[in-house]
Amino acid sequence: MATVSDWDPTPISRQIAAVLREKIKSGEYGPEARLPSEKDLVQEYGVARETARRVFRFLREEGLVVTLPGRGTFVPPKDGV
Amino acid sequence: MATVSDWDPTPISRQIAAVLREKIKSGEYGPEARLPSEKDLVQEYGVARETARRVFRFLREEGLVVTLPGRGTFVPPKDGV
DNA sequence: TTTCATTTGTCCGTATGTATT
DNA sequence: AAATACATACGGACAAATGAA
Repeated sequence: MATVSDWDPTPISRQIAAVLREKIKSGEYGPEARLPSEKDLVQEYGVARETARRVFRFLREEGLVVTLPGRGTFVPPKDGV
Repeated sequence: MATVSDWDPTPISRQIAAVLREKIKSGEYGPEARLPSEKDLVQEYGVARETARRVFRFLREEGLVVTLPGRGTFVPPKDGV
């Protein structure tokens, strides 16, 4: 199971992305679910907002999530809705 | 054909504006026709009034429509009436 | 004239992501 | 990394304009 550790040389943003990736793939968020906001990640992991943004950027590039300005970041539905 | 999708990263207000823009340009509303009210858009698309107002603001900026307080938003006539 | 419904105008606050410095 | 401004979106409240009953 992916975890976040200060002693892991892996960039924190990658570590957090790994955690969310697992939650998404395990179905913990389900389709169309909204993920934590950038602010949530900032508070939960004690990172900068930049770092939180990078996390979502990674997941977006994998097609795992979709970010909607002014709304949040979501797990997209299977096909086109 | 322009459509509105929750999963399109394009702002909803822009998406709805695109739909109305097509209807106007295709002549579906004809000159001097009244477009749906802000309230209509709110109900039809399930958006906030803020969003509906933004839609018309975009179309006004393009000169495609004219908004009259207390009356509605209209497709302007060809020449000055 | 008065009343009422409809419609747009304006302001408030909150939340979220974007972009720049 | 932090601050700032900006764009988008939702919800509520009240005002003003219009037109019909």
